[in-house]
Amino acid sequence: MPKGEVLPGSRDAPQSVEDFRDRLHTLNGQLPRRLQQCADHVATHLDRIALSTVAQVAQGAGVPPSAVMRFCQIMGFTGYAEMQRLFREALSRAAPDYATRLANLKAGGAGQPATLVAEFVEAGRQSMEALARDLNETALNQAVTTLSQARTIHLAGFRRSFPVASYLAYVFDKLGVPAVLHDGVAGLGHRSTLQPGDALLAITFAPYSEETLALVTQARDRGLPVVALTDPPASQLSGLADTVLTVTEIDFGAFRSLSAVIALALALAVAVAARRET
Amino acid sequence: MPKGEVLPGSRDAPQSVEDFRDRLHTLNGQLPRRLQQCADHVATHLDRIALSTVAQVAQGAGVPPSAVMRFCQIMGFTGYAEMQRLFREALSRAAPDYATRLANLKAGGAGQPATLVAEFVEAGRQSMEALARDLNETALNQAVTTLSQARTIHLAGFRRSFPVASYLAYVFDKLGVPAVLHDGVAGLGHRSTLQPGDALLAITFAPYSEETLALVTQARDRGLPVVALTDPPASQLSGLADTVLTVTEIDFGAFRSLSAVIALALALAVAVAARRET
DNA sequence: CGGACAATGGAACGAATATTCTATTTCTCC
DNA sequence: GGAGAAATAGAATATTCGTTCCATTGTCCG
Repeated sequence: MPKGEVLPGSRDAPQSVEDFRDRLHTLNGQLPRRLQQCADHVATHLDRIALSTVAQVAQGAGVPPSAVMRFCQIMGFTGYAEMQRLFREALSRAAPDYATRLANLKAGGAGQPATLVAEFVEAGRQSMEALARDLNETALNQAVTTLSQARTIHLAGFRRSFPVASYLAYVFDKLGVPAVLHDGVAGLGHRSTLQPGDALLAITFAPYSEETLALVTQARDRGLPVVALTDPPASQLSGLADTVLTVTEIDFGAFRSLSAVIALALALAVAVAARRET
Repeated sequence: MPKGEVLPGSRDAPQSVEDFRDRLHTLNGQLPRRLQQCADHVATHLDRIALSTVAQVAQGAGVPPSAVMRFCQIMGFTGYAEMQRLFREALSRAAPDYATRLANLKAGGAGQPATLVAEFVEAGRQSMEALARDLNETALNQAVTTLSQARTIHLAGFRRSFPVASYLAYVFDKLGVPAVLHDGVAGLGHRSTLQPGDALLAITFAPYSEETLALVTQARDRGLPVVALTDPPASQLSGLADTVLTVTEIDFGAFRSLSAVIALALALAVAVAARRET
């Protein structure tokens, strides 16, 4: 080893995945070529470490195995085994016996209520993961900016989207953000309340309801900004809305949960409220 | 190998975790002592196989390693390695790079919209897992029975629970199940519609809203069965409702998502509709 | 241009772990 | 109760994989 230098894997190994990420970030940019390749590959495939061999990681990063070993030592571990242990522990803590329990529920037989719960839980979980994976941060930030500048936020959502709209109305009310829920109780409702300085938040999924499209068009005609919360093939809306946030909701059978949409809507509401206060 | 017998790990290895469970179920009861011990242990700790060594599984089951090997062959695999591969693949498919993405989002900094999404997604996922883990199957089955026998289902849910109630109204409508949403639009609403043969499904969380409690009391006075969908410390309701379904919703900061409640509600609705049709 | 040092790749080594083999015990059926 | 077969445990073996070492290449500075 080098003469007076700090020897690589001495005592400062990351104790958690968080630590690991921090260290990775610190080292970024000041590493030799092969080590940097390792860092890049590991950063984008953190989850694979727990289950991969040195050879597999090396191949993924396009480097020889020995380079991966040096990378582990730079990161503060004595070797690959110690690094892997960190990720394995994180992985087993993440899924204690949830998977087993789900399988047990599902094993009850098709049509059993408990089996249905398991299926919907699974679909919901997948939707959440898809949301985290595919989130368009740019669009989200833009939506927050638009809505936080609005005098009043108009909420449009009917049929399947109505629960989301009504939940947003509740949350905005709690947070002291002026919002109007267009529920269509008495026919075509509050259209005349769309005033300059307001913004419209439309929640809608294919097939898009006429009421929502009508509101969107009207808001557009009056020059109000429109934020749409919708599903990916947002063809019709992409031309009408200023900002489009898409959510992929996995469905089980003919039924779709709302887990991901609600999570996104809630985050949006809180972010808007926070932005307005500053 | 044996003379004319079917050699153990020939061709019929389970191709999925589902297959594996089926096989385990088939074999149950007709195995020699040590193999049965392996089967029992594996069945209750399915998730550990992906990350454990033969020796660890053996210790967990209280058998020598060679017994585990024989178990693997009985299950149709050539050995432990092949069996482990099945579970590792399942595990890595379950969490592609979701964890990485989440961490990236969170790293954006507190208050950032994307960070909020990550937090709510995480809270939602935990809620889902809690639901799967703690689900009371007996209560669920009882709720399905009660509701499926009702002439009309009355839905009560206000404030934070209103989105759930309105979603249920939408789903029941889609499924052709007679249901009335008590939305309180015009004051105290449809109380008089509580008729003999009906049932009440109340969705409510602490602090319980007066409207919901009033409806529950009224339904009880008229002798109608009441199903409550609520959070664990359901002290007030446990005396009033016939069936209590509890859901633990993890909250982030002062905010609670509805992911788990909606998943449970949806499953309940579908199960009720299925039961009615048979 | 050349010396020194860091970085690299591949091969050799060693530890951990799956797998097989066989002597012994246990069970079963006549 | 005994003969045969099945099951079992522990040791021996094979394999996989992490780790180390060293010769070679590349890079920076005098």
